[in-house]
Amino acid sequence: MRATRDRILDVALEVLGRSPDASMADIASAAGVVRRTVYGHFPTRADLVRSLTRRAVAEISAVLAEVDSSDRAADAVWADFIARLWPVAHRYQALLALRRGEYGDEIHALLGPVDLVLADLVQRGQDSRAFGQHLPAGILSQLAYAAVFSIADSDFATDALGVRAATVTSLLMLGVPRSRAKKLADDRS
Amino acid sequence: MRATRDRILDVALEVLGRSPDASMADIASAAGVVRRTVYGHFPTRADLVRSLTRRAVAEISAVLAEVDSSDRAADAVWADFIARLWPVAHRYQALLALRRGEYGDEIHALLGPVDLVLADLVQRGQDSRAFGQHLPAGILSQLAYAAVFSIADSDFATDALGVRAATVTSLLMLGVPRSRAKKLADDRS
DNA sequence: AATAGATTGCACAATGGTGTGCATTGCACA
DNA sequence: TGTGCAATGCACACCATTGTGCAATCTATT
Repeated sequence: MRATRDRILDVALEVLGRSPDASMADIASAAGVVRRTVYGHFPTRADLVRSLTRRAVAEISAVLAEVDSSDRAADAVWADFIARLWPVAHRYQALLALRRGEYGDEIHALLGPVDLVLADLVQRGQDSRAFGQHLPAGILSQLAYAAVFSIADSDFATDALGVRAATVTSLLMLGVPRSRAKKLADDRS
Repeated sequence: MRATRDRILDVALEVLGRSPDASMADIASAAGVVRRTVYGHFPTRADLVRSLTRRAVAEISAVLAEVDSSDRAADAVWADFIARLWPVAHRYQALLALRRGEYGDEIHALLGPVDLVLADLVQRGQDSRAFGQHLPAGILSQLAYAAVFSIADSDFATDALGVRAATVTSLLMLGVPRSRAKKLADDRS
């Protein structure tokens, strides 16, 4: 059943988020299903992780596409992006840990296209002086992006404080002035 | 021999940094030693990680103690801290990954005291208006601190660019104005 | 040269995880 | 009521890893 497959994916995300080394048995039982069933849908642990990653990339890209438009101020676009990304980032927090160890390379490769779009957005922001030029766009975008996931990973991440922290912090990292960052963040909470 | 023990620790740090799931055998052979020897010094994998963590905490605390003095501007103290911390953070980047999975709780506990000192420093900075108040000191310090380790973890981390990125980025996160952050970072490269 | 301590080299038991095969059961749909 | 598909429940082989035991060897020191 398609529903089972999806439920396994959902639960796997959650379980792997808590402990990245969780076994297939752990995932199966958390999904209220038998281990053999998991292998029915995902022949291999690697397959499971791959599917997870693909879904994440799809969701993140969707958010990015919704929000990105070159005729708006880059810092506002970024703030929108983070605000809309937040629930997704929170869900896919597991990828942060999975990115290391074993499947790291594959995950990194799948995430590549997203990175490009982000770097481009940051570059536009730097060109228009909305963002600072203290660091190259490629690096800066990665740092700010990683920080969002890292915040999603923290304890206080559940509340509204999480979105706010993610938005304002990443904007500050991008070199947006304190007052402007605060305003942009406030507008979205 | 004490030298062997230290070498194992050094190598373990490096190996675990690259792949957090490395086996005792991997570590042993990377240290040019036989697996049995490793167990001679560290009865258990957990012991190895514990020793590693303790050493990290000791080094970080040392840097912190060297730099922290309440009669200097908090942002300057922070900049010094990061600049001196950099090589250490880079070495102990492995802890970032180890913090999850299995030994996470213990590592977190050992790191506790350091967190307190940091939170205090940030609090002082907020009181003196050097840092922003967009987030509580406890959270803010953790975010800025984590960002430094996350930067140490990135690819471009080796060059001088790494220190600079870590310093200026963490200062920006703390709400220090762009110009001031840049100046503080430049003074230390 | 003798001694003590560290390191080696194997062999071993125990554990826990992966992936597969296959017969059986349950369920929905026609 | 039958047909098909998904899920189950075992059993299995396989493998990597952990931690231990013990005798043999090396090495620095006296």
